[in-house]
Amino acid sequence: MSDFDLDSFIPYRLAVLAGKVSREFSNHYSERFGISRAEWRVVAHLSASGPASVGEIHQRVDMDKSRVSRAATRLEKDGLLTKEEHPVDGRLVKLSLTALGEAMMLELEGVANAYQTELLARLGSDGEETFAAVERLGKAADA
Amino acid sequence: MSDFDLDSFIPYRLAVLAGKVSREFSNHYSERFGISRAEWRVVAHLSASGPASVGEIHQRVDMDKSRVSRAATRLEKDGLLTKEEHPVDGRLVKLSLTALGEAMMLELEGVANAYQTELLARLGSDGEETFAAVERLGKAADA
DNA sequence: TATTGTTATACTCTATAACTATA
DNA sequence: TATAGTTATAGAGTATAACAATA
Repeated sequence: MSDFDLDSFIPYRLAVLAGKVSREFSNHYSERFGISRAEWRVVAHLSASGPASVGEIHQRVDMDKSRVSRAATRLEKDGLLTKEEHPVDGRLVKLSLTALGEAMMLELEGVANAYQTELLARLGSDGEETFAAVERLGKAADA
Repeated sequence: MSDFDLDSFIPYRLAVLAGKVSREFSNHYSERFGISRAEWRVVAHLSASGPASVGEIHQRVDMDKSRVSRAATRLEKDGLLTKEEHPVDGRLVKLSLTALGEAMMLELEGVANAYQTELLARLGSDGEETFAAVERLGKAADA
C-alpha cells in the first residue's frame, strides 16, 4: 500500500520509548508520593538549585510558565513548597521546598538513583556515550 | 542542596528529547494537513497495512482503543477515512483510507522520509545501531 | 511599554471504567 | 459470558492568549 514504515520512523520510536520509560519510572513514585511528572520536575529542580522563581524553573526544565505555575500551586497546597514575594521585585515569586518537601525529595532521590542505575545497566558498557550520541537528534543542523 | 541532578537523569532527558523531535516533526505537517499526532499514526498505519480494525491499530501503534477510536472519528469527519461494518462479525469496524486520505499520506510520506533522513544525518555514521542500542532502555530486565 | 506570574480557553492525552451491540 | 468498539469521566498535558501587578 505504501513504502512508509512507522516502525522504523525515529520520532515514533522515540515517543514510544520515552513513554514507556516515563510510565515505568512513574510507577516507582506516583502512587507512593502522589505527585505528577510536572511536580516531580519542579521538586527535583528546587532541590538541586535551591529556591527559584517560576521563570527560572520554566527556562531550566522544559515546561512553560503556566505548567510550572500550576504545579507549584498544587505543591503548595500539599505543603511541599512555599511561595514568597521577592523583597525587591514584587513580580517575582520565590519558591522554596518546605521541610516536608525536602524529606520527600530525599526519598525520591533514592528511588531515582536506583532507577537510573538500572537504566544504565540495560544500556550496557558504553551506555552513557551511546545515550549522549542519540541526544544529537535534538540538535537541529542549523548551518 | 542535593546530590540529585535532573539534567543527567535519563527518563527526563529522554522525555525532553522525544518532545523536541516530536514538536519539530509536527511543525512539518500539522499546520499543512491539520492533523494531530494520533491521527498521523492511524493514517500511517492504515497506509502501510491496508484496511484494519480499531483493535488491530490499537495493538500495533501504542495507543489504547479509545484514542484510536476518537482519532478515527475525527479522520472520518474530515473525509480521510471511512468506517464499514465487517460483513461477518458485526462488532468489527473496518477502517479504510479514502482517496483523499491516500493522497494526503503520499505527501506526508515525502515529508516524513525527508525528516527521517535528516535525523539519521544528525546521528552520524552508526546512527541506526546507536539508536537501536538506546531502545534497550525499553526492555525491562525481567529475569 | 515590557515583564512576571496567574488564569482562561479549548483541545488533546492518559487511564480507567461503564456502556452497546454483537458473538 | 466474552469481545469490539464507543462514550464518559477526571486529571493532566499543550498551546495560546488575556490579564493583573509591578517595573
